[in-house]
Amino acid sequence: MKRTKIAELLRTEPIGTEVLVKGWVKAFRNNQFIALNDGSTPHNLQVVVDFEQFDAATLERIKFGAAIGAGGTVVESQGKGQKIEVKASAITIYGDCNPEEFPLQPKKQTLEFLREHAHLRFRTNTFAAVFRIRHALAYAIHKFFNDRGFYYMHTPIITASDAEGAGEMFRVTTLPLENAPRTEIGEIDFSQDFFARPTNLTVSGQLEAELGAMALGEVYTFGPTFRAENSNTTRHLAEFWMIEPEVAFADLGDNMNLAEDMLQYVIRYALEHCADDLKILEDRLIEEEKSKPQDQRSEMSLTEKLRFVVDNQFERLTYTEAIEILKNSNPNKKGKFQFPVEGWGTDLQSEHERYLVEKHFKKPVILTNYPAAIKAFYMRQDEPAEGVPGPTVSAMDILFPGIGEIVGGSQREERYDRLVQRMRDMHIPEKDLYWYLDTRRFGSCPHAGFGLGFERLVQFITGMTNIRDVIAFPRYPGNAEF
RNA sequence: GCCUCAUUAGCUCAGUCGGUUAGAGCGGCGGACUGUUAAUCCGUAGGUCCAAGGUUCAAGUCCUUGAUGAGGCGCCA
Repeated sequence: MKRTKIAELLRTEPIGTEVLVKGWVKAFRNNQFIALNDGSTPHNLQVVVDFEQFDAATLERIKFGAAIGAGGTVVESQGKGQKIEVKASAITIYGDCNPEEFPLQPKKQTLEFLREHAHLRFRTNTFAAVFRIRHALAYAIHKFFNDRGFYYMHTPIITASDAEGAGEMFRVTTLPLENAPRTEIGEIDFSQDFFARPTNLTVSGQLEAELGAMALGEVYTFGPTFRAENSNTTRHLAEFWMIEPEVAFADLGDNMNLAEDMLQYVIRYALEHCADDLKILEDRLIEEEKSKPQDQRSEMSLTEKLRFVVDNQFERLTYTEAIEILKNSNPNKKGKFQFPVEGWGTDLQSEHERYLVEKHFKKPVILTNYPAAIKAFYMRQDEPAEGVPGPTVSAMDILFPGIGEIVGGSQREERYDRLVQRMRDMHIPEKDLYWYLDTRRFGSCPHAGFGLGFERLVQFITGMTNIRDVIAFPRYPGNAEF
């Protein structure tokens, strides 16, 4: 008999038909009721067993975590917790699960404990929900861009360009660590390495995406990205997934519209397609907040928070305007900021971003036109503006509550001379990036793009506070388990 | 990298002022139970108190160092 997925059974409720279901035992109550889950839905199917029909040896093996198959008739449930159930006529044990050795228990377990057993944590309701939502979001992102005529572009994971300045990189080499070949002046001789030059894992596909956009018009990347920074926070990973659209003939305003549309689209998609999983995570958060003091509890539930982002326009303001707000803010006047806001030109600290997003505007914020001195070389230089003390670039950062920066982007500097001058000022070797500069020599055009940290998006939508809990096997300093 | 806090049973945690035999709930195991829903009821086992040094008549408790974890900061997405 063909196997039926539990999600389909619960949706179609085919009372009276014979079915075969397969999954893992979540509970076996009263020596009679099996709660079975196969991953297709957060809901369990109740399988009812009449002990007189089965030998004791089989029933003995129906333990929490065991993989079983059950054949039987779909009937209306007499119990209150579910509409239908399967009255079992046959049970197959596929895989036993010894409760004395199985690390998971049918009870609440901490995220920290589960993180140490990441190979098994998919089997908890929480992580199954997180990873189903993660999938849905990845799909929604592809759908969003595809429906708008964007091309999905695969940029290289191994790169030789180390001039982007996006962060510390992981070296990729086949040279022996001991006795690496040396040049005459004693440096490691990378001409003998696999690629005949130093190579690293990519920190961004943006520069390559720009090349694609100069012919395909609208492209995006969605792939793994690596940073060898020694970052120990709830928002950083050494290996994460990034989405980087790049659009020809677009300016900063178009870029902001695209980012805001995309974020609202995927959040709306999750609300519409992942309601059951979001409910599980929302209930989890409510439960967790009960142990917190009143003033630390969030004002909105998870789905309320998501609806709020979908229903409200993001607040847009310039860096210069943000500095004015922060300077005149209560916490700044009262000396509550660890880093007082004094003048124009320095980067905002996370406490300042949090104040703007969570206290002042109480919604997502897009900050634009940052001082040129604190931003990357490829960002387009603005014309001097009245009331702005120094040179700025057409950058934009989107700040989300609880997450901070979720998107960073800019209109790119398309003018060859201005770009070359900026690279010289910032000591970025032109010869390493001749291919990038070529786009500005041959048919250059205004264009813009941004980078979205996928895990930070998943964090926001699932409400998980630690980024290590929204990627299956997190990589961070001191940890590459599994 | 910096700062703060933590580490006691399989898990989550108590453990008073340094005092004699380290506790609970859940989970496990054994039993009962054919309409349960975090099932329930009865019984039961389970400990290198993170590690190494030190102070003391006496250390789970105090001190030093280290390991690991969590949170915050920096770097950013």
